Amino acid sequence: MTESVATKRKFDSLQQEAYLSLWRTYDRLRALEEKLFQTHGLTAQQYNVLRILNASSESMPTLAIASKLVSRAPDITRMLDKLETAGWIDRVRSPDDRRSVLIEITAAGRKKLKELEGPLAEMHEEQLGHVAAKDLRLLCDLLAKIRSPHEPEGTSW
Amino acid sequence: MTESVATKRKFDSLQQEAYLSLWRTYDRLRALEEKLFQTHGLTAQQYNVLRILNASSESMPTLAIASKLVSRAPDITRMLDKLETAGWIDRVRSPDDRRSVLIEITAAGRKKLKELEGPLAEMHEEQLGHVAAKDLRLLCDLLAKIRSPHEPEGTSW
DNA sequence: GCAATATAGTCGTCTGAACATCTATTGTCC
DNA sequence: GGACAATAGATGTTCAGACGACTATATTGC
Repeated sequence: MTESVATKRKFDSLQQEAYLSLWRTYDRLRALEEKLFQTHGLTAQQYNVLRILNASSESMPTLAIASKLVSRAPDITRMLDKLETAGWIDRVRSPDDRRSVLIEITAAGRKKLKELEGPLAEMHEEQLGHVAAKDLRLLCDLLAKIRSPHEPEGTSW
Repeated sequence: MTESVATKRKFDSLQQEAYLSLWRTYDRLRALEEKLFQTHGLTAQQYNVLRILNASSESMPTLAIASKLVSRAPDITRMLDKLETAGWIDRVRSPDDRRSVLIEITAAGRKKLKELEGPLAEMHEEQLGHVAAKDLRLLCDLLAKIRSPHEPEGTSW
């Protein structure tokens, strides 16, 4: 009810409403995530780098990490600089291809991830605990359908 | 199928998958939006300011605009600076409350909005044209449910 | 009616995102 | 095998986002 009234008043089209709703919802949930990461001294993107490295059994070249990240990262180099300074990753020039730089997570990096596990689960509960699992599943499937034509070839998304 | 495999492999929980899917999808659609706005010399947030002012019949105080925006805007002042420089808005000190600054859209601002109408509709079609209306409706409702506990009191969202 | 407090907006400053350009190394193809 | 193109990443620069401190005005409570 209120929805459709609001729609008529505020949006030019259903597509616009969908996009702005997506943006708004992301923004609201992001605020919670950012607050958490801030207290632990890293950013969401930095956390995702560690998560990706941890999930991979081996070290990965710089740009391979960038392509797996949630959000584009043209400044991946400087992001890794910070992670390296914090001691959470190591950089090694690949012997096979001296252009590429292999990144691996350090013990300290794994420790940091471990430390974040609990708080992160709590934060996700705060973000989405009020939503039924079947709705979340539905949401994930809808979103996958929505973004599929916009994914680059051979992406892991 | 592939979904649930991916889930087991890549995410720690359904909630995390939902949040990261949301982020990823937003990021993909945003890239299209940004490209469009860039060619027209404004940002998505700036466009939304104009859209809000245009929808309102009267001028609005600065912070009222900020609270209606999709994404938080602590730097609303400087955003408005740019819109003013471009000639799309006017600022007037309120005679009733000299603390507040009333913003109104100019004729040039309305013209700019008009100019963007067509390209914007095309862009939304590219973003979401492949998704059925009922799925978009479903998405909007799901998203509203998801963000509702995270909205500030008395928000227009 | 005056001190204390709240509100509206501005400004300084720092960090992160975006983009173009640059260097080093590797691959290609004649 | 040497010129040329492609790839991996680093770097310079510019701009938006975030946060706190600050000024001006209004409201409240005594």
